[in-house]
Amino acid sequence: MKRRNTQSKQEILNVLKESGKALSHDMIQSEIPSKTDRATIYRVLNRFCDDGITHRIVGDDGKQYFALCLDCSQKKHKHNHFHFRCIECGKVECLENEITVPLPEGYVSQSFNGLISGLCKDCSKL
Amino acid sequence: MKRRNTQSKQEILNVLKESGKALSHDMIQSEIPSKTDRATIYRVLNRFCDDGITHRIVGDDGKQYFALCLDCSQKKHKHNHFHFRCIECGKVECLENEITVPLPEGYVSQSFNGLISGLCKDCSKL
DNA sequence: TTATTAATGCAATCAAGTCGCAATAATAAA
DNA sequence: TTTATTATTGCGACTTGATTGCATTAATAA
Repeated sequence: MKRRNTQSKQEILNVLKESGKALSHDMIQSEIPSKTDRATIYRVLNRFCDDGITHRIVGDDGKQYFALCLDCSQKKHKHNHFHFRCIECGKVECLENEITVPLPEGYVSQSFNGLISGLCKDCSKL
Repeated sequence: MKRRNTQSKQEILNVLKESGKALSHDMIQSEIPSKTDRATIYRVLNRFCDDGITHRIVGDDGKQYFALCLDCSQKKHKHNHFHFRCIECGKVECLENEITVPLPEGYVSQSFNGLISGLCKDCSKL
């Protein structure tokens, strides 16, 4: 099944690129120029994740956020970094440091989700 | 507003104690002896979190899990540990190690949510 | 034993996300 | 360039997790 180049796809990609942050579905919806259906946005984002273009972050608000994969080679994704979600402005960012968590004997890691929420640089000043 | 000692409260507390793990609302519902309304269970659990009796974990499945606070003093909660969710059996456990993540200048941490999912000891054998 | 009000049960509601299906449009083929 | 193929979209319906309003129940205080 070959992927096609559609307008929604391009627009969503642009928004993600320009923001440089992790965005939730509704943030994306409100920032893309053309009106696009909710379901479509979700489908595009899920395809991006399948294709290794974005990675998915589940916030402590229970919502999904999507961020571009930057330093990931196609084959081996490295996403063992924390994300920071600002409870004031809603911004979700990737933190630099890669983290390794020791797992007990016999445990097999499959996905990593590290999230800290609080106030970001801008919002903590107010 | 003073808390009262009710049956639901006791039963939910018991289930959490006996399991020693983090449980989701539906796991709790299926394990308590008396039939209790969904909403009640949520309310009890939320109260527990407010009172520092449990802490809340948001899984990468988007669901909330609740675990007893063990080593937390009333005033200062230490929850900077990871949780492990088994995608096979659904079990959510607290991992031992406390983690410290360096935050960039100006960022204020308020809550920590670290979750790794994969296969637990038992399920990785199969 | 009675009064007070926290907690419950029920139904309605909300929100995030998914799915089926017919219509649309991007690409391949003629 | 035109036609055929099928990935993608839009819409509505639906699922699931969680919350809320309100009348009723029951734990505690008086």
